[in-house]
Amino acid sequence: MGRAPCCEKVGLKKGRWTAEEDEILSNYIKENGEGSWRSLPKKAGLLRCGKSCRLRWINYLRTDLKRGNISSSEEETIITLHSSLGNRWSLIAAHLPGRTDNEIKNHWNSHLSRRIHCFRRGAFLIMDPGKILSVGRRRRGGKTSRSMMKTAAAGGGPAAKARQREIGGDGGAIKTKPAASPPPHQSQSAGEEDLLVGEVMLPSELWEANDDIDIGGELFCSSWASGDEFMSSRSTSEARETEPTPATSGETDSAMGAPRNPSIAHAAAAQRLTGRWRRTGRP
DNA sequence: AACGTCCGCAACCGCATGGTT
DNA sequence: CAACCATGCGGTTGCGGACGT
Repeated sequence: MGRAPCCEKVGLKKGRWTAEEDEILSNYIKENGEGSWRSLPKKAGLLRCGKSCRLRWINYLRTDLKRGNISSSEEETIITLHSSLGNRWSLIAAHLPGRTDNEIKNHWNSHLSRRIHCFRRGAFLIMDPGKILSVGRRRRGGKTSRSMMKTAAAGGGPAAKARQREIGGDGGAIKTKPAASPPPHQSQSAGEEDLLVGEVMLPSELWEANDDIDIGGELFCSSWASGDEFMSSRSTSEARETEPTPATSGETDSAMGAPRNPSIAHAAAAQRLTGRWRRTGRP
């Protein structure tokens, strides 16, 4: 069956909203309430798509929105919920009053998803790159993740790009690479027991002794997910459409002999990070 | 100071779902 | 029951500011 366009696109404005448009939309909704998005622009006198109006209202104009940075406690909530809900941003947003799904999604993609997914003989480590080998401000400039991602996408097409994102490609594993002098172990060839963190090779003795790795001085996460689980979860569409396993299901993550994970929930999150959560078939 | 690059965010796009005709 | 409509949702894109060289 054909799908009718959400609105007549000819002659409609796109891009950033102006203050006047915001005012018109706000005033209209205050007087008439939400809903009827399709007809709203016409009635309100806006040259915008109804969808665009709805998004603008929900994500920006609503009066109950909380402004400002997402706090660390909110981040914790997001991480926790994401570990059990996956990318169901609207559900996560429902637990954070005043925050929108778009805001949370953006925050996740630009900050929280930068958990490094490292590969070590089939096992993946997730941690916050911002806390690894970071000194002061995050380094800017240089070929960092995003451009790398674009390069990968150009070479491997959309799938490669998607995969790059899925494995945290937007993230800053590479950003943690010291600008001037790479650590001695970076240039060496990777030993079997060494851990590749982005482009930084960590010697085995540094991480193996600890379940909770604290590379940069501040622990974020040291969760392991079996490589098998990782790969299967992202390679099958079935896996994507299955209800996320409870966090505790990660208890048996020893398939690859990976270090036992004291924080199993994050291992489950590791798998979920790699598989999109589709609404299809969800309860 | 100029330039190049990256990051964060707002907004767009396409698809799914549920309701109505 | 099929077609259509309205809305919701998640992924993706592109702009502009910030920052490093």
